[in-house]
Amino acid sequence: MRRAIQGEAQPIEAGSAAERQPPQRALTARLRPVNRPETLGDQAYRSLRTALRRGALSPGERLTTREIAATLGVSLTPAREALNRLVAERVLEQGPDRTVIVPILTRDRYEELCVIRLNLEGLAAEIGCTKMTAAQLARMEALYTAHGEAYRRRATKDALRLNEDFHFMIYGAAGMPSLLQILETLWLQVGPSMNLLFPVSYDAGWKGGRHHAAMLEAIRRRDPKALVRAVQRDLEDGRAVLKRLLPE
Amino acid sequence: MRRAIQGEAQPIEAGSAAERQPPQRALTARLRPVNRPETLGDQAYRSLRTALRRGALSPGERLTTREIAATLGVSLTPAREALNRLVAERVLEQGPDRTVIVPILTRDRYEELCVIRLNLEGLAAEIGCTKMTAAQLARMEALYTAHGEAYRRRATKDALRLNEDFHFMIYGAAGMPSLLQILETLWLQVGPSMNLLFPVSYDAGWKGGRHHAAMLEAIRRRDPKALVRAVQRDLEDGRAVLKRLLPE
DNA sequence: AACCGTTGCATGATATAACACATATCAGTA
DNA sequence: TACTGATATGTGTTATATCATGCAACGGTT
Repeated sequence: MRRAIQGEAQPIEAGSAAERQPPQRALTARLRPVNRPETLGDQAYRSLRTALRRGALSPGERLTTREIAATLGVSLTPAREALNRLVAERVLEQGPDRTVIVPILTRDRYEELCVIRLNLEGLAAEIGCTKMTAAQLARMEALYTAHGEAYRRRATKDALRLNEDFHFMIYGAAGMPSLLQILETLWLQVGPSMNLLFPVSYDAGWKGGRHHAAMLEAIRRRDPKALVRAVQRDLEDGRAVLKRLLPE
Repeated sequence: MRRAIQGEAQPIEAGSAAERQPPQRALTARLRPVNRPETLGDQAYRSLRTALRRGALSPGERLTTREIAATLGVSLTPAREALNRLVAERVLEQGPDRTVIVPILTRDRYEELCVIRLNLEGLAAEIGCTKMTAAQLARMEALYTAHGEAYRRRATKDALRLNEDFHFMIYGAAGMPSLLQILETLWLQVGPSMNLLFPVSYDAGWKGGRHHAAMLEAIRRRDPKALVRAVQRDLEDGRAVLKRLLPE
């Protein structure tokens, strides 16, 4: 056996049992750290978050701690933690007498969010353009075709999801975690109403596809300014359509 | 008595007991809503927040739920809620095995925050410039002199506080609550290290006063572009000084 | 019929208990 | 002396109990 032979090849002064073992890489190279499960609170948070992104929760809907807890099969504590976190991010809202509700996006609020997004998404795009790898670009092209397909199939939920992935592939490439987190919560704040209104805005004629093509082209040419313009135009188009549909 | 005389002056057809009373304004105009105390969780949150702003908590310090709870005289639940909220805002940080620590601001992280702030504070200043009222401007001028005085007195904590108030008077005038909240958490993220390093950066010569004067002048002239420039110069000056002092 | 107070239920807020895990302390052994 | 293993302590996480509050249904009064 190789092991025994290797062992005998060791220097003679090795006397202890440990040193008779064949030489091996450090333990950390052979053992993977255990998979430490995330807390129930984090799971509840992510669960609510994806529900929000999918439009499973409608604006104005009231969320109670106990119902969330019962639905997710956990106690009040993790459910409450998740709700508090979402409220802190302004993704959910404190209603009267401390109830938590899915916010109803007003025109003013949407306008404010858009102004912030125009700046921040432009910033992220400008930086992301220079740092994007070839692999990321390839992934974006795949997302582009998938998005166009879902769009034509009128699979609005899929299209929304793919649109989000497409955008965040750019923003993520910037390598700015704080900025990315801000952008995620901003998107999440418009998400629920977006899901509700998208079928309408779809019929109103959305030119997202054209802008996405321009974005890809700008990235291929490594032209940050052009990318910023395309990203902002995309956002402004959506804004023009959605603004008329929002209340107040 | 005036009331009785007023009462007798009422039209005669008033017969019921209620109608014999003198005319009065609606109840809501005479009764203030009860002072509904904020929850212990919110109080704990604000308490930690002001401690952070004052530099009472040092970067790297470890915060335990039980110690916070004991210090504030509440149970674990509100203390935990406050910590979670601050972690969600990235004002505090998750250390190894879910401990909460005051983040140590690295150079890269500070750089990222500055880039975001240059954009967002510029945006807030541009809008705030056009919306600022005369009363707000007067308040800013008072803050300006108070800040300069604290600066000369080398009362660094006071100077920092007044500097913050001065800036946020502009940003608040923009009337964009979401943007304001983002800016507040961004400032809070640099706050602890700022408090630690400011005495040093003070000696290194800070030209904040000049920029503040330029800001005031720009507001008086209602010149948004000039205000944006002044705000960004101010931030860039601070960045140049602080960047060298940060680790990594 | 309209109004109003009462009662019971659901809910959020808080405290507390129970549990798993990590670190520190310390004694025992090579 | 250096290292190993056990124990104690502290901590985060989660569940549960308790309390005050808001709301809705109900029934009595005018």
